[in-house]
Amino acid sequence: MMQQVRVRFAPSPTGYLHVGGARTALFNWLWARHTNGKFLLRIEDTDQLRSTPEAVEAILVGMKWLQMEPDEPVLFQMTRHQEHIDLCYELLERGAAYADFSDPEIENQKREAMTKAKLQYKFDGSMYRSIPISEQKKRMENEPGNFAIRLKIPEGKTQWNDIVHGSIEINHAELDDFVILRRDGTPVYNLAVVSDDHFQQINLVLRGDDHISNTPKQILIYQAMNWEVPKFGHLPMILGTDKVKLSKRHGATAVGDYQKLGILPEAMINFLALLGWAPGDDTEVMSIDELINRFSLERINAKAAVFDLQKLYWLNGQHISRTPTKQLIDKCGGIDQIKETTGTSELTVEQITKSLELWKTRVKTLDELISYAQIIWKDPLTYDQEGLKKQFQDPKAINRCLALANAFEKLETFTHESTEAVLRKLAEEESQASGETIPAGRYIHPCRLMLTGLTVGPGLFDLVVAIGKEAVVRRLRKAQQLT
RNA sequence: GACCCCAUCGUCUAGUGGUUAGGACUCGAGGUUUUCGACCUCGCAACCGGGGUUCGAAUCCCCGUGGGGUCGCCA
Repeated sequence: MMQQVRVRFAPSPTGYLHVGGARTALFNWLWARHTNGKFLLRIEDTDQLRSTPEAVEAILVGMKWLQMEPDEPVLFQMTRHQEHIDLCYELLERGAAYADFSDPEIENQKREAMTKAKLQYKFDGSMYRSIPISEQKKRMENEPGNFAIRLKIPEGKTQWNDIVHGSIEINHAELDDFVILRRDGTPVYNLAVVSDDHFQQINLVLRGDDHISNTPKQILIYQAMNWEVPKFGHLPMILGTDKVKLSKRHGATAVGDYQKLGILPEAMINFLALLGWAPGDDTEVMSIDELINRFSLERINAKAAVFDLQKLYWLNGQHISRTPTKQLIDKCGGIDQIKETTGTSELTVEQITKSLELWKTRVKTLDELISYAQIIWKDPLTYDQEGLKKQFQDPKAINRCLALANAFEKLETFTHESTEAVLRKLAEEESQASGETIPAGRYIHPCRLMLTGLTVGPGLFDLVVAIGKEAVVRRLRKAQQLT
């Protein structure tokens, strides 16, 4: 019987939920869901200076938007502050750590000097490492606040089988006896992480590549405590188009930005999942359930991936077309929200639904969907200049629009069929009267332009019905002003 | 600089010793005579370089090169 998977996402609340962080969270979440395990959220707020409640909120909101809710209460790292401190002393008690009374100022100077001289700085703890514990404790009592605690790095090397990279081996000669408890009595990140991961019984740590160098240090703490070492997997970075780690200057990096841009959470998830993972066949557009089903650790890529906005938009368009219109309305904030932002309080739910229905297969974002749907509800203020030139080059186009307006006005039943019949009849009559063939397009294109101001869009007769007789007639008659 | 990680079309990727190196985004060309940024069809475009191993290498090994990450009493 395999033990239940327990994974976590552990961001520090110092900004917004970054897409890189979201991707890390997603992989953990997908794996937990896939294996029926537990996904936990831990807020690493030990940096009191940089941590803010707003950032905590932003992370929570972002996670919720992406539907990645933790299975257990959120753990704030600071609440285990005392346990972290206790762990440092326990390590000291066990002889795995020692008190360092050296002057940090002097050590800093040494380091700076050596880096300047292009030499490798390493803390030399030889004068403290082997002092008997009882003596160390005596001196600690006598000189409170004058020591830090460092982990004693043993001889040898540390090796682990990384879930994504395979075997990684670090020689201990590369490590120095790192501080676990500062002189001000506060524990350091690498120690707190181990303490909390052990406390939360995390058995798989999936995190960013940038933590590879922390891993041997953390494993050494587990080993010193005789704790079971979790599995580790290090996810590659997400890069900007210039192949440099994605950052603010590449544009939107907070998941909230994409929400504002009209991206669907399921599209964002789908996109993020495809950044560093692929199902193995040619499937690309996947629902969340499908993703959960197919996700596997073995197929995670080791190579950093470039964040390609184009593909996100394409995927978003795919998801929008597949989402039932009713749900799309909810995603836009509901009917009332839509009415308010577009100033169309008089519309019925059916009218709104119908309009979105017509546009949803040809837009890339929710914002686009609303602004195109609006064209149905409101008379156009501007007209596509190129289109105007092309469609109204023939002066007869104006008359065609007016004739169409008159014919539509007389219709009792205003449907796709009836309007199409009327239009085609007009084209035919004109053909006979003039002796040349007038294709229906000569009516259709100018008509579309007058109705929507655009040269693109859904089929004309669907549009005509959605706009409604009265508005159609009114918009068509504006062709008079084109002369 | 040291250590670690990475390397297939511009981008996301499939490929685990024998493939015309496949798909997707983008881009281009056609088609759809009701348009289009939608849809359909087609097309452009890649194994970083050099050595091995092997009958045979994108795939395995080594060396380069390039990119990235980490070197804090930050997280």
